[in-house]
Amino acid sequence: MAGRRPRVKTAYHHGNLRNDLVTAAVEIIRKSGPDALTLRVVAQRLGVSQTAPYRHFASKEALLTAVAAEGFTSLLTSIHRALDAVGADPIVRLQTIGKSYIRFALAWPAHFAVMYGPRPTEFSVGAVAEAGRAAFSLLTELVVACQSAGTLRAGNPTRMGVQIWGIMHGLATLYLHGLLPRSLSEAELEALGEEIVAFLRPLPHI
Amino acid sequence: MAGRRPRVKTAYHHGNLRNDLVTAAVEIIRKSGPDALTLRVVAQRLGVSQTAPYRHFASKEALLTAVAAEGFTSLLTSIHRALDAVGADPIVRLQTIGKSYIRFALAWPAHFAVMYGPRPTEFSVGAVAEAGRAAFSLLTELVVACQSAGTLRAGNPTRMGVQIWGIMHGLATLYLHGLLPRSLSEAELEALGEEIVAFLRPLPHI
DNA sequence: ACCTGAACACCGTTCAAGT
DNA sequence: ACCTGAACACCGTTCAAGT
Repeated sequence: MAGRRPRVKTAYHHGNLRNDLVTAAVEIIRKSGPDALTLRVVAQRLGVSQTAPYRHFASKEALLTAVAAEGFTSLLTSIHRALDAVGADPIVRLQTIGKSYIRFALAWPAHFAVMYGPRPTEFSVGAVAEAGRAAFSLLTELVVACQSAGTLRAGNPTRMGVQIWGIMHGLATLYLHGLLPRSLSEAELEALGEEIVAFLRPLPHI
Repeated sequence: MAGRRPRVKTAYHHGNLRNDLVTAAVEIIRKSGPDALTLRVVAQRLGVSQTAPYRHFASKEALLTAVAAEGFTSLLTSIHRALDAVGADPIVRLQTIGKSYIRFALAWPAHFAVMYGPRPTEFSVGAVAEAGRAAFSLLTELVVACQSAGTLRAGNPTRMGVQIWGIMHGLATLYLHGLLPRSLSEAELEALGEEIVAFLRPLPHI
Protein backbone atom coordinates (compact mmCIF):
# COMPACT_ATOMS: atom_id res chain seq x y z
CA MET A 1 0.00 0.00 0.00
CA ALA A 2 2.87 2.34 0.63
CA GLY A 3 3.92 2.37 -3.00
CA ARG A 4 7.52 2.65 -4.04
CA ARG A 5 8.00 6.36 -3.93
CA PRO A 6 11.13 7.06 -1.92
CA ARG A 7 10.87 8.13 1.66
CA VAL A 8 9.97 11.84 1.09
CA LYS A 9 13.54 13.03 1.27
CA THR A 10 15.03 11.67 -1.93
CA ALA A 11 12.08 12.99 -3.91
CA TYR A 12 12.17 15.66 -6.59
CA HIS A 13 12.27 18.35 -4.02
CA HIS A 14 12.80 18.83 -0.43
CA GLY A 15 9.85 20.16 1.42
CA ASN A 16 11.94 22.28 3.66
CA LEU A 17 14.92 23.27 1.61
CA ARG A 18 15.23 26.74 3.11
CA ASN A 19 15.70 25.40 6.60
CA ASP A 20 18.00 22.61 5.48
CA LEU A 21 20.19 25.10 3.66
CA VAL A 22 20.74 27.05 6.87
CA THR A 23 21.46 23.90 8.85
CA ALA A 24 23.89 22.56 6.29
CA ALA A 25 25.64 25.93 6.06
CA VAL A 26 26.14 25.98 9.81
CA GLU A 27 27.47 22.45 9.72
CA ILE A 28 30.02 23.28 7.01
CA ILE A 29 31.20 26.43 8.76
CA ARG A 30 31.57 24.57 12.02
CA LYS A 31 33.62 21.81 10.46
CA SER A 32 35.71 23.76 7.97
CA GLY A 33 35.44 27.47 8.71
CA PRO A 34 33.50 30.28 7.07
CA ASP A 35 35.65 30.35 3.93
CA ALA A 36 34.85 26.74 3.16
CA LEU A 37 31.18 27.53 2.73
CA THR A 38 30.09 27.60 -0.90
CA LEU A 39 26.56 27.55 -2.18
CA ARG A 40 27.45 24.81 -4.62
CA VAL A 41 28.73 22.51 -1.91
CA VAL A 42 25.78 23.14 0.35
CA ALA A 43 23.42 22.37 -2.55
CA GLN A 44 25.33 19.24 -3.43
CA ARG A 45 25.18 18.00 0.14
CA LEU A 46 21.39 18.35 0.09
CA GLY A 47 21.11 16.64 -3.26
CA VAL A 48 19.68 19.59 -5.15
CA SER A 49 21.06 21.48 -8.10
CA GLN A 50 23.51 24.28 -7.57
CA THR A 51 20.92 26.89 -8.43
CA ALA A 52 18.20 25.60 -6.13
CA PRO A 53 19.36 27.77 -3.18
CA TYR A 54 18.45 30.84 -5.21
CA ARG A 55 14.80 29.92 -4.85
CA HIS A 56 15.18 30.67 -1.15
CA PHE A 57 18.04 33.13 -0.82
CA ALA A 58 18.89 36.01 -3.12
CA SER A 59 22.60 35.47 -2.59
CA LYS A 60 25.19 33.70 -0.51
CA GLU A 61 25.22 36.78 1.68
CA ALA A 62 21.50 36.35 2.31
CA LEU A 63 22.06 32.77 3.46
CA LEU A 64 24.72 33.96 5.88
CA THR A 65 22.38 36.63 7.15
CA ALA A 66 19.83 33.91 7.87
CA VAL A 67 22.47 32.03 9.85
CA ALA A 68 23.23 35.17 11.82
CA ALA A 69 19.56 35.82 12.46
CA GLU A 70 19.11 32.30 13.79
CA GLY A 71 22.15 32.90 15.97
CA PHE A 72 20.87 36.12 17.49
CA THR A 73 17.50 34.58 18.24
CA SER A 74 19.19 31.60 19.80
CA LEU A 75 21.53 33.77 21.87
CA LEU A 76 18.62 35.76 23.21
CA THR A 77 16.75 32.57 24.09
CA SER A 78 19.80 31.16 25.88
CA ILE A 79 20.16 34.32 27.92
CA HIS A 80 16.52 34.39 28.92
CA ARG A 81 16.55 30.74 29.87
CA ALA A 82 19.65 31.26 31.99
CA LEU A 83 18.13 34.30 33.66
CA ASP A 84 15.02 32.30 34.53
CA ALA A 85 17.22 29.91 36.47
CA VAL A 86 18.79 32.49 38.77
CA GLY A 87 17.45 34.77 41.48
CA ALA A 88 16.55 38.44 41.39
CA ASP A 89 19.91 39.84 42.50
CA PRO A 90 20.82 42.08 39.56
CA ILE A 91 24.57 41.56 39.87
CA VAL A 92 24.08 37.81 39.62
CA ARG A 93 21.80 38.32 36.63
CA LEU A 94 24.44 40.51 35.02
CA GLN A 95 27.06 37.84 35.50
CA THR A 96 24.63 35.28 34.15
CA ILE A 97 24.25 37.26 30.93
CA GLY A 98 28.01 37.37 30.55
CA LYS A 99 28.40 33.67 31.15
CA SER A 100 25.57 32.90 28.73
CA TYR A 101 27.27 34.98 26.06
CA ILE A 102 30.54 33.12 26.44
CA ARG A 103 28.79 29.78 26.66
CA PHE A 104 26.81 30.49 23.51
CA ALA A 105 29.93 31.51 21.59
CA LEU A 106 31.69 28.29 22.52
CA ALA A 107 28.67 26.07 21.94
CA TRP A 108 27.76 27.59 18.54
CA PRO A 109 31.03 28.85 17.12
CA ALA A 110 29.75 28.83 13.55
CA HIS A 111 26.81 31.06 14.36
CA PHE A 112 29.01 33.28 16.48
CA ALA A 113 31.59 33.66 13.70
CA VAL A 114 28.93 34.70 11.21
CA MET A 115 27.18 37.00 13.68
CA TYR A 116 30.34 38.87 14.57
CA GLY A 117 32.51 38.14 11.59
CA PRO A 118 33.57 40.64 8.97
CA ARG A 119 30.22 41.40 7.32
CA PRO A 120 30.45 45.04 6.22
CA THR A 121 27.10 46.48 7.28
CA GLU A 122 24.36 44.01 6.43
CA PHE A 123 23.17 43.67 10.01
CA SER A 124 22.44 47.31 10.68
CA VAL A 125 18.86 46.84 9.57
CA GLY A 126 15.95 44.52 10.18
CA ALA A 127 15.25 41.84 12.70
CA VAL A 128 18.90 40.96 13.17
CA ALA A 129 19.83 44.41 14.42
CA GLU A 130 16.71 44.29 16.55
CA ALA A 131 17.85 41.18 18.41
CA GLY A 132 21.27 42.70 19.01
CA ARG A 133 19.75 45.84 20.45
CA ALA A 134 17.40 43.80 22.63
CA ALA A 135 20.31 41.93 24.17
CA PHE A 136 22.23 45.12 24.82
CA SER A 137 19.16 46.75 26.39
CA LEU A 138 18.82 43.84 28.77
CA LEU A 139 22.42 44.43 29.76
CA THR A 140 22.12 48.17 30.41
CA GLU A 141 18.86 47.72 32.33
CA LEU A 142 20.63 45.33 34.67
CA VAL A 143 23.50 47.78 35.05
CA VAL A 144 21.02 50.43 36.15
CA ALA A 145 19.39 47.99 38.56
CA CYS A 146 22.77 47.10 40.05
CA GLN A 147 23.67 50.72 40.47
CA SER A 148 20.37 51.37 42.26
CA ALA A 149 21.01 48.39 44.48
CA GLY A 150 24.49 49.70 45.21
CA THR A 151 26.23 46.62 43.83
CA LEU A 152 27.83 48.36 40.85
CA ARG A 153 29.78 51.60 40.61
CA ALA A 154 28.01 54.75 39.49
CA GLY A 155 28.53 55.96 35.95
CA ASN A 156 26.91 56.07 32.54
CA PRO A 157 25.11 52.72 32.11
CA THR A 158 25.74 52.59 28.39
CA ARG A 159 29.46 53.04 28.96
CA MET A 160 29.46 50.30 31.56
CA GLY A 161 27.36 48.09 29.31
CA VAL A 162 29.88 48.49 26.51
CA GLN A 163 32.68 47.60 28.89
CA ILE A 164 30.97 44.42 30.05
CA TRP A 165 30.01 43.41 26.52
CA GLY A 166 33.56 44.11 25.40
CA ILE A 167 34.98 41.85 28.07
CA MET A 168 32.74 38.91 27.25
CA HIS A 169 33.16 39.39 23.53
CA GLY A 170 36.92 39.69 23.75
CA LEU A 171 37.34 36.63 25.94
CA ALA A 172 35.08 34.53 23.72
CA THR A 173 36.75 35.71 20.51
CA LEU A 174 40.30 35.15 21.69
CA TYR A 175 39.35 31.73 22.98
CA LEU A 176 37.66 30.69 19.74
CA HIS A 177 40.69 31.84 17.76
CA GLY A 178 42.84 29.58 19.90
CA LEU A 179 44.92 32.46 21.21
CA LEU A 180 44.51 31.75 24.89
CA PRO A 181 46.57 29.25 26.88
CA ARG A 182 45.34 25.77 26.17
CA SER A 183 45.11 25.16 29.88
CA LEU A 184 42.10 27.47 30.09
CA SER A 185 38.90 25.47 30.36
CA GLU A 186 35.54 26.81 29.30
CA ALA A 187 34.49 27.02 32.94
CA GLU A 188 37.56 29.08 33.77
CA LEU A 189 36.88 31.39 30.86
CA GLU A 190 33.40 32.04 32.18
CA ALA A 191 34.89 32.62 35.62
CA LEU A 192 37.24 35.25 34.18
CA GLY A 193 34.28 37.21 32.85
CA GLU A 194 32.29 36.77 36.04
CA GLU A 195 35.22 37.97 38.10
CA ILE A 196 35.64 41.20 36.18
CA VAL A 197 31.99 42.08 36.73
CA ALA A 198 32.63 41.52 40.44
CA PHE A 199 35.53 44.00 40.18
CA LEU A 200 33.05 46.63 39.03
CA ARG A 201 31.37 46.68 42.43
CA PRO A 202 31.60 49.98 44.27
CA LEU A 203 34.55 50.70 46.50
CA PRO A 204 33.76 50.25 50.20
CA HIS A 205 33.50 53.46 52.17
CA ILE A 206 36.60 54.13 54.19
CA MET B 1 74.56 58.25 -21.42
CA ALA B 2 71.58 57.18 -19.35
CA GLY B 3 70.12 55.18 -22.20
CA ARG B 4 66.41 54.95 -22.77
CA ARG B 5 65.59 52.24 -20.30
CA PRO B 6 62.42 53.27 -18.40
CA ARG B 7 62.56 54.68 -14.92
CA VAL B 8 63.07 51.39 -13.04
CA LYS B 9 59.43 51.08 -12.10
CA THR B 10 57.73 50.64 -15.45
CA ALA B 11 60.35 48.13 -16.47
CA TYR B 12 59.91 44.44 -17.10
CA HIS B 13 59.79 43.82 -13.44
CA HIS B 14 59.35 45.58 -10.25
CA GLY B 15 62.43 45.51 -8.13
CA ASN B 16 60.46 45.13 -4.98
CA LEU B 17 57.40 43.19 -5.90
CA ARG B 18 57.22 41.25 -2.68
CA ASN B 19 56.89 44.37 -0.58
CA ASP B 20 54.51 46.03 -3.00
CA LEU B 21 52.26 42.99 -2.93
CA VAL B 22 51.89 43.27 0.83
CA THR B 23 51.23 47.01 0.66
CA ALA B 24 48.66 46.66 -2.10
CA ALA B 25 46.94 43.82 -0.26
CA VAL B 26 46.63 45.96 2.86
CA GLU B 27 45.24 48.82 0.79
CA ILE B 28 42.58 46.62 -0.81
CA ILE B 29 41.54 45.08 2.50
CA ARG B 30 41.31 48.49 4.11
CA LYS B 31 39.13 49.88 1.34
CA SER B 32 36.95 46.88 0.54
CA GLY B 33 37.29 44.28 3.29
CA PRO B 34 39.20 40.99 3.45
CA ASP B 35 36.88 39.17 1.06
CA ALA B 36 37.61 41.66 -1.71
CA LEU B 37 41.26 40.67 -1.76
CA THR B 38 42.15 38.50 -4.73
CA LEU B 39 45.62 37.75 -5.96
CA ARG B 40 44.58 38.60 -9.49
CA VAL B 41 43.41 42.08 -8.56
CA VAL B 42 46.48 42.79 -6.50
CA ALA B 43 48.69 41.71 -9.40
CA GLN B 44 46.70 43.79 -11.85
CA ARG B 45 47.01 46.87 -9.68
CA LEU B 46 50.79 46.48 -9.70
CA GLY B 47 50.89 45.92 -13.43
CA VAL B 48 52.26 42.39 -13.30
CA SER B 49 50.76 39.17 -14.55
CA GLN B 50 48.36 37.24 -12.39
CA THR B 51 50.92 34.57 -11.72
CA ALA B 52 53.76 36.89 -10.71
CA PRO B 53 52.78 36.84 -7.01
CA TYR B 54 53.62 33.15 -6.93
CA ARG B 55 57.29 34.03 -7.35
CA HIS B 56 57.10 35.56 -3.86
CA PHE B 57 54.29 33.79 -2.04
CA ALA B 58 53.34 30.16 -2.21
CA SER B 59 49.65 30.98 -1.89
CA LYS B 60 47.16 33.66 -1.11
CA GLU B 61 47.27 32.42 2.47
CA ALA B 62 51.02 33.08 2.54
CA LEU B 63 50.48 36.66 1.43
CA LEU B 64 47.94 37.15 4.21
CA THR B 65 50.38 35.66 6.69
CA ALA B 66 52.93 38.25 5.58
CA VAL B 67 50.37 40.98 6.22
CA ALA B 68 49.74 39.58 9.67
CA ALA B 69 53.46 39.35 10.41
CA GLU B 70 53.92 42.99 9.43
CA GLY B 71 50.99 43.81 11.69
CA PHE B 72 52.40 42.04 14.73
CA THR B 73 55.78 43.69 14.30
CA SER B 74 54.12 47.05 13.91
CA LEU B 75 51.92 46.51 16.96
CA LEU B 76 54.93 45.63 19.07
CA THR B 77 56.79 48.71 17.84
CA SER B 78 53.80 50.94 18.63
CA ILE B 79 53.58 49.55 22.13
CA HIS B 80 57.27 50.03 22.81
CA ARG B 81 57.23 53.56 21.46
CA ALA B 82 54.25 54.42 23.63
CA LEU B 83 55.90 52.89 26.69
CA ASP B 84 59.02 54.98 26.09
CA ALA B 85 56.88 58.09 26.36
CA VAL B 86 55.47 57.35 29.82
CA GLY B 87 56.98 57.06 33.27
CA ALA B 88 57.93 54.01 35.30
CA ASP B 89 54.64 53.56 37.16
CA PRO B 90 53.61 50.04 36.13
CA ILE B 91 49.89 50.71 36.26
CA VAL B 92 50.31 53.61 33.84
CA ARG B 93 52.44 51.41 31.62
CA LEU B 94 49.76 48.73 31.71
CA GLN B 95 47.12 51.23 30.67
CA THR B 96 49.44 52.48 27.97
CA ILE B 97 49.69 49.00 26.48
CA GLY B 98 45.93 48.76 26.42
CA LYS B 99 45.51 52.11 24.76
CA SER B 100 48.20 51.29 22.22
CA TYR B 101 46.41 48.06 21.35
CA ILE B 102 43.13 49.86 20.73
CA ARG B 103 44.84 52.68 18.88
CA PHE B 104 46.68 50.22 16.64
CA ALA B 105 43.48 48.35 15.83
CA LEU B 106 41.72 51.54 14.79
CA ALA B 107 44.68 52.95 12.89
CA TRP B 108 45.47 49.74 10.97
CA PRO B 109 42.15 47.93 10.70
CA ALA B 110 43.25 45.86 7.72
CA HIS B 111 46.25 44.45 9.54
CA PHE B 112 44.18 43.91 12.66
CA ALA B 113 41.48 42.05 10.73
CA VAL B 114 44.02 39.70 9.18
CA MET B 115 45.92 39.23 12.45
CA TYR B 116 42.84 38.27 14.40
CA GLY B 117 40.50 37.18 11.65
CA PRO B 118 39.36 33.63 11.01
CA ARG B 119 42.64 32.01 9.99
CA PRO B 120 42.37 28.40 11.20
CA THR B 121 45.79 27.79 12.75
CA GLU B 122 48.46 29.29 10.50
CA PHE B 123 49.83 31.61 13.16
CA SER B 124 50.61 29.03 15.80
CA VAL B 125 54.14 28.70 14.46
CA GLY B 126 57.03 30.86 13.48
CA ALA B 127 57.86 34.51 13.91
CA VAL B 128 54.23 35.56 13.94
CA ALA B 129 53.41 33.50 17.00
CA GLU B 130 56.63 34.78 18.53
CA ALA B 131 55.55 38.42 18.27
CA GLY B 132 52.19 37.60 19.80
CA ARG B 133 53.80 35.85 22.73
CA ALA B 134 56.24 38.74 23.22
CA ALA B 135 53.37 41.21 23.50
CA PHE B 136 51.55 39.01 25.99
CA SER B 137 54.70 38.55 28.06
CA LEU B 138 55.10 42.31 28.29
CA LEU B 139 51.58 42.44 29.62
CA THR B 140 51.95 39.79 32.29
CA GLU B 141 55.29 41.22 33.43
CA LEU B 142 53.62 44.55 34.03
CA VAL B 143 50.81 42.81 35.90
CA VAL B 144 53.37 41.28 38.23
CA ALA B 145 55.07 44.65 38.69
CA CYS B 146 51.77 46.29 39.52
CA GLN B 147 50.93 43.59 42.03
CA SER B 148 54.32 44.07 43.69
CA ALA B 149 53.74 47.82 43.79
CA GLY B 150 50.32 47.23 45.31
CA THR B 151 48.47 48.94 42.47
CA LEU B 152 46.75 45.82 41.16
CA ARG B 153 44.86 43.07 42.95
CA ALA B 154 46.61 39.85 43.78
CA GLY B 155 45.95 36.80 41.66
CA ASN B 156 47.37 34.69 38.85
CA PRO B 157 49.13 37.13 36.49
CA THR B 158 48.30 35.08 33.41
CA ARG B 159 44.62 35.11 34.31
CA MET B 160 44.70 38.84 34.81
CA GLY B 161 46.67 39.30 31.61
CA VAL B 162 44.02 37.39 29.70
CA GLN B 163 41.33 39.54 31.25
CA ILE B 164 43.05 42.78 30.26
CA TRP B 165 43.83 41.53 26.77
CA GLY B 166 40.24 40.36 26.42
CA ILE B 167 38.91 43.78 27.34
CA MET B 168 41.07 45.65 24.86
CA HIS B 169 40.46 43.11 22.15
CA GLY B 170 36.72 43.05 22.68
CA LEU B 171 36.37 46.82 22.70
CA ALA B 172 38.49 47.20 19.56
CA THR B 173 36.69 44.40 17.72
CA LEU B 174 33.19 45.59 18.53
CA TYR B 175 34.15 49.11 17.54
CA LEU B 176 35.65 48.05 14.22
CA HIS B 177 32.56 46.00 13.43
CA GLY B 178 30.47 49.12 13.95
CA LEU B 179 28.51 47.56 16.79
CA LEU B 180 29.08 50.28 19.35
CA PRO B 181 27.08 53.51 19.60
CA ARG B 182 28.24 55.89 16.91
CA SER B 183 28.62 58.55 19.57
CA LEU B 184 31.68 56.76 20.95
CA SER B 185 34.86 58.50 19.86
CA GLU B 186 38.18 56.73 19.62
CA ALA B 187 39.41 58.66 22.66
CA GLU B 188 36.40 57.53 24.67
CA LEU B 189 36.99 53.94 23.61
CA GLU B 190 40.54 54.12 24.90
CA ALA B 191 39.21 55.68 28.09
CA LEU B 192 36.84 52.73 28.56
CA GLY B 193 39.77 50.35 28.48
CA GLU B 194 41.90 52.51 30.72
CA GLU B 195 39.08 52.78 33.25
CA ILE B 196 38.64 49.04 33.58
CA VAL B 197 42.30 48.58 34.37
CA ALA B 198 41.85 51.20 37.07
CA PHE B 199 38.98 49.10 38.46
CA LEU B 200 41.43 46.25 38.93
CA ARG B 201 43.27 48.15 41.65
CA PRO B 202 43.18 46.55 45.08
CA LEU B 203 40.36 47.31 47.44
CA PRO B 204 41.34 49.84 50.10
CA HIS B 205 41.74 48.39 53.60
CA ILE B 206 38.76 49.16 55.76
C1' DA C 1 66.16 34.58 -11.30
C1' DC C 2 61.92 36.45 -12.52
C1' DC C 3 57.88 36.97 -15.26
C1' DT C 4 54.15 35.50 -18.88
C1' DG C 5 50.10 32.86 -21.14
C1' DA C 6 47.31 29.18 -21.47
C1' DA C 7 44.95 25.94 -18.96
C1' DC C 8 42.30 23.46 -15.02
C1' DA C 9 39.06 23.05 -11.54
C1' DC C 10 36.40 25.77 -8.98
C1' DC C 11 33.19 29.85 -7.57
C1' DG C 12 28.63 33.11 -7.45
C1' DT C 13 25.06 34.32 -10.26
C1' DT C 14 21.75 34.63 -14.34
C1' DC C 15 18.38 32.86 -17.34
C1' DA C 16 15.74 30.16 -20.34
C1' DA C 17 13.48 26.01 -19.75
C1' DG C 18 11.22 22.10 -17.69
C1' DT C 19 7.40 19.76 -14.26
C1' DA D 1 5.73 27.21 -7.21
C1' DC D 2 9.96 24.95 -7.39
C1' DC D 3 13.89 22.94 -9.59
C1' DT D 4 17.39 22.04 -13.58
C1' DG D 5 21.26 22.83 -17.16
C1' DA D 6 23.94 25.64 -19.70
C1' DA D 7 26.35 29.70 -19.62
C1' DC D 8 29.15 33.95 -17.99
C1' DA D 9 32.57 36.26 -15.55
C1' DC D 10 35.40 35.45 -12.03
C1' DC D 11 38.77 32.88 -8.69
C1' DG D 12 43.36 30.21 -6.93
C1' DT D 13 46.78 27.54 -8.72
C1' DT D 14 49.89 24.89 -12.03
C1' DC D 15 53.07 24.51 -15.67
C1' DA D 16 55.52 24.94 -19.81
C1' DA D 17 57.72 28.62 -21.83
C1' DG D 18 60.06 32.97 -22.53
C1' DT D 19 64.09 36.75 -21.24
